[in-house]
Amino acid sequence: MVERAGVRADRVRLVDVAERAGVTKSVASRVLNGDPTLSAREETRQRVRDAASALGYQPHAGARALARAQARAIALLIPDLTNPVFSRIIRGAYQRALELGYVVLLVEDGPERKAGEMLLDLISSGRVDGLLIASARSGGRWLRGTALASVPHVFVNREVRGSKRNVTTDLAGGSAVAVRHLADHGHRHIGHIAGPERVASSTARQRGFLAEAKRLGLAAAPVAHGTFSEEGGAKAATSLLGEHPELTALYVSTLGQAIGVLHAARAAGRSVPGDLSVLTYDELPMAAYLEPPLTTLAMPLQEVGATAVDALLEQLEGKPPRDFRVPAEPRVITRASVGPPPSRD
Amino acid sequence: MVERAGVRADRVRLVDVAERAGVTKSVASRVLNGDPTLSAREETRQRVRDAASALGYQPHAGARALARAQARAIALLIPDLTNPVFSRIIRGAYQRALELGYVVLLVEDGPERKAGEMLLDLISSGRVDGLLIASARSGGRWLRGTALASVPHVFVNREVRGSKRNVTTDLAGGSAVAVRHLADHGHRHIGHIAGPERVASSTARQRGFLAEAKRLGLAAAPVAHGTFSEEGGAKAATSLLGEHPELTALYVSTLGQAIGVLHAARAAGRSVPGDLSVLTYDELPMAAYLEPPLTTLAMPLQEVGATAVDALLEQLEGKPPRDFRVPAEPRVITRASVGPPPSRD
DNA sequence: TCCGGCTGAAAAACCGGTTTTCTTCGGAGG
DNA sequence: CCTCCGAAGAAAACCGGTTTTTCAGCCGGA
Repeated sequence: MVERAGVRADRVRLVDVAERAGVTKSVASRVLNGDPTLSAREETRQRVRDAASALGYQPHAGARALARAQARAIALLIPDLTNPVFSRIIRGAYQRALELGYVVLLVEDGPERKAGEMLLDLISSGRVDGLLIASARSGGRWLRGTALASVPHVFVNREVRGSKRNVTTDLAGGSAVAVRHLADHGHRHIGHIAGPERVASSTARQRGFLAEAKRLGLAAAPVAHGTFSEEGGAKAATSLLGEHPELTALYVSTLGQAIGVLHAARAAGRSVPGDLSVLTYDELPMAAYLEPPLTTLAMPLQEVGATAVDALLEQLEGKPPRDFRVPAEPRVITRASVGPPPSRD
Repeated sequence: MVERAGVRADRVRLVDVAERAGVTKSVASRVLNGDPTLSAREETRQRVRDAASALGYQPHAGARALARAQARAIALLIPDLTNPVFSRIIRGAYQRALELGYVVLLVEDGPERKAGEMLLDLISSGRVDGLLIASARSGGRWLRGTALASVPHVFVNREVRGSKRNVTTDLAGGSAVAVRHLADHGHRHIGHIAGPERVASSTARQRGFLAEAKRLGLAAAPVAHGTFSEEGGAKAATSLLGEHPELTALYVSTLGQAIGVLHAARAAGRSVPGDLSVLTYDELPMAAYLEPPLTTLAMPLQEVGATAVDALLEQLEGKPPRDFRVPAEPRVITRASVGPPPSRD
C-alpha cells in the first residue's frame, strides 16, 4: 500500500490535548473556545490550556469548517493585480481579516469571464463564507442573476445602486478638492481624464468634478474617458488636449492614467507644469520619482479594504447589509506637477 | 435560540445526490471520484452523475480536507504586493493552481515579521498543503529552524543553496544578455544597480553581470546595492554615478529601481540616453510611457509562478524535491533609453 | 445439493472537531 | 435518612465527506 503524503502522522489533535489534560475532548474543546455553558473547575481549565500550548495545538481548519458550518475565510475579487491601487485595498482587507481570524482568498478578474463562476464555486464548496467584490468588470453578468442573492457580499470601492452593500470613499468630494486645488492656482480651464464610461467610480469622480467646476463658475469642463491604464490615460489626454487646446490643467483619475497623460503631454509638446498642470488621484511612492514628480490626491484605500471586511462580517453575523462610507478627508500631496497657468501672451 | 448564519439549509450534500440516484453515499462518492475499485453498472454510474449535475452538487471543501487529509490549497509568500513583478508571478501561480484544482492563499511579508508564523499556522491548521516562498525577507529566520523541515515547500525566483527546492530563471544569463546589448551599442563603462546584498536574486544577477563584463574585457564594472524600490534605485544610482562619473550605461535590476535611476540621472544633470544609457529588468506596459521609454529585459515571470506550483505539487505527490529552472531566453525590448555612448571630446 | 467466487451495492468506520445530552457525585434541605 | 439539585465532566451525536468492510444474490462447478 502506498504511503500517503499526508502529514496526518504528526498532527496534534484535540484528543491529544484532552488526553494530556486528563479530560475528554468535549471539555477540551469547550474550554479552548470559552464556552460559557461549560462548568469546570479553574484548575481543570488551566490544565487544558497548558496542554494545548505545550503541544502547540492548532485546530484543523477543515474539521472546524465542517462542524461550525463556516470556513472563516472570505474571497476578494479584484480586476487587476498589477494595479497598485488594489494592492492597498488588498492589504487593508488582509490585515483586518487577519486580526479577526479570517483568511482571504484573492481572485483576479481575468478577461476569461470565469471569475464569477469561481466565486460561486468557492461559496458553494464552503471554502469561503462571503465575497468582497472590488471589480466592476464581471459584476454585471451574474450580479443580477439569482446567484448572488443569498450570498453575503459587499461591493468595494464601487457603488451598486440600492444594493445596500457598498463600501466607498467620497470620490466626488475628492474631485471637488482636486478642482479647488487647481483653481486656487489660478486655473480656469480644467479638464478631467475619467475612467471607462458606465463604471461607478468613474461617474462618481466625474460628477464631483463637474459639480465643483460649475460651483466655481469655471469655463466648460470637458471630460475624456479611458481605461485605467497608462495607455488609456495617454489616449484620453491626447484627444482631450486636441479638442480643447485651451486647457491649462488636467485632473486625472488614477496614477497609471497620469503616467500616460505625462507621456501624451510630452508628445504634444506641452511641458508640465509650465504649459499644463496635472493632478491625479492615488498617492504612491512612485509618484515622487516621475518626471515631473506628480502632485496627487491621497485616499485611504487601505482603510477601504479594512472597512469592507468589517461590512462583510456584519452580514455574516446576520445583520442586514448596509452601506459604509469610509471617512475620506482627501489630502493633496503637493509635488511639482501643478503650477500656475501659463501667462497669456 | 439564535438562528445560525450558516447556509447549511440549502447546501446540496452527497447524501442528497445519492438519494436521488437511489444509491448510498459511498457509491455516489466513488462514482464521482472515479474510484477504480468500485464495481457498479454503467447505468448506475450514469444515474449518479446525472443526479449530481442536476442538483449542482459541489463537495464541501472542509469535509474533503478532513477525510482526505489534504486541503488542496497552497500558500504563496511574497514580499510586496505593490511590486508588479510579483503580480506576474502570482498570476502564473494562480492560474496553474486553478487548472489543477488548487486554491492559493496569498501572504504578504510585512515588516512585522509575522509572515513566517502565519505560514506555519496555515500549515498546522491544515489550511494549506504546502508553501511557495517568493520572499527573501523572512526566509532566514525560520528557514533554518526545524519548522520548515517536514513541510512541502519551494523557493520561487530565489535560490537557497542545497535546498533542492529552487524554481528560478537564468538571472545570470539575463545579465549577460543585458551587458552584451549595452556593449553592442559601444559602451565600455557599464555599471550595475543591484538589489540588496545577500539576497540570492541580487547576487545571481551581479554574478552574471561581472562575468560577462570580464569576458568582454570591459573596464571596471562597478556595482551599487539598493532596495527593490524607486528610492533604492535612486540612491544607488546617485552614489554609483558620483563615484564613477565615467560610466556611460547602467544595467538595473528592477523597473521600480529604474524609475529611481531615471530620477537620479535627471538630478545629476545626465540626459538619458544622451549621456547615460539605461537598461532594466522587468518588462511591463508602464515602461513604454516613462521618460524616456525604457529598454527592458523581459523574463517569463508568469511561467515561474506556474512552474513553482508544479514543483510543489510534485512534492505533495511524495516525490523528492528537485530544482527547476524555467527556460528563460531573455529578450531585450528595445525602446529609447539605450543609445550609443556620448562621443568623447 | 452444496460450496466458492464473483458482481453490485449497502453498511460502517473514520477524519477532527463542536454541541447536545447523560451520568456521577457530593452536599443541602426536608 | 432519603431526596433532590447543581456542579463537573463523560458520552454520544453530528458536520459531510472518503474508504474499508460486509453482505446479498447469482452463477458455475463438484
